[in-house]
Amino acid sequence: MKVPAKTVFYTIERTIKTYRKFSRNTFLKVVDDITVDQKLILQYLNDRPELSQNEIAELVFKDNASLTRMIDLMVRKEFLQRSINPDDRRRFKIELTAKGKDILEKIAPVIVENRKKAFAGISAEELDQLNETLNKIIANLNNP
Amino acid sequence: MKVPAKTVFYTIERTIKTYRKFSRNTFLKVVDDITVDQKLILQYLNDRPELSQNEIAELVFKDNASLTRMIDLMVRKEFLQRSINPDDRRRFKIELTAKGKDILEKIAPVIVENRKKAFAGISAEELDQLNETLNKIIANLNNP
DNA sequence: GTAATTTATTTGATATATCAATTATATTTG
DNA sequence: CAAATATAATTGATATATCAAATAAATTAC
Repeated sequence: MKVPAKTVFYTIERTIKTYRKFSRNTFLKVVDDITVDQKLILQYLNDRPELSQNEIAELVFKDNASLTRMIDLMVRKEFLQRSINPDDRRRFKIELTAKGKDILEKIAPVIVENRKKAFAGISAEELDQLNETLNKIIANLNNP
Repeated sequence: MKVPAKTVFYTIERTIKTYRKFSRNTFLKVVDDITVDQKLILQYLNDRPELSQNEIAELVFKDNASLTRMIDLMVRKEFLQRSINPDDRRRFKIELTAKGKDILEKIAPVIVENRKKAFAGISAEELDQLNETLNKIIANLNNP
């Protein structure tokens, strides 16, 4: 079936929105009061505690200003704690609290299930192809 | 900073963010003070003037509350005008102003160029395949 | 070593996202 | 028809998005 070019971005947008909504709902079954992006930030910080807010912002495709406010909130909710980094006093040391780690542990199996469900009946080759086509589009757009 | 190879959803998210940023920049070269979503809303209303705010919200993947505020703003900016719909006084009749139509006309060729650039070197078959895989994912996630 | 520049983060202003509650009008039901 | 229910849109509260400007600390240049 031939699809007009206009629908491709619509489909991409719809896919990501559908997955985000689905993820959020499944997360809320095992922990309360968490968003998809907060979970992502917890994961990145857990894997790479040295990350700065700027670096996290880039990883989750957000603005530095947004990150400041999100981290603020996550500290208020006691998912994270911030402390002075003596090596570079401009940036903070941000660490997961026990509560933050607990959230990740509870969500981990949910993520596995979600991906399994999302990709049911889709071969690894097909997913590679998807990834490849998307990367071509990204490269095209970034190409001056 | 180098981004680690992540899941397919990471790539999908990156694609849509890249396209949105690219689109916004190109739009701003021909009209000032417009967002990608505002352009989409103008387009939908131009093509199907009978649409309700709820219906538009669904088309652009947004909440009714967001649409109310976006339409408010677009009326303030004189892209749109709202009037009572005598057939159903709950909903409004929303029409493009001359300014709104002018924006669409100026942006139309930009959209064509943007798609050409985004899909350069990607065959119709490859795009169809992309669309198909994404639709499988959406169907999987919506499957109870 | 001080001035100039760069980097990391924050803040302010305005718009958008999301959920719950509210208002107004339409439709359905008994 | 009146009461109950449904639909369309709005509002309030809080969080996030985005840009520009401001702070503060670190680095570079002279």
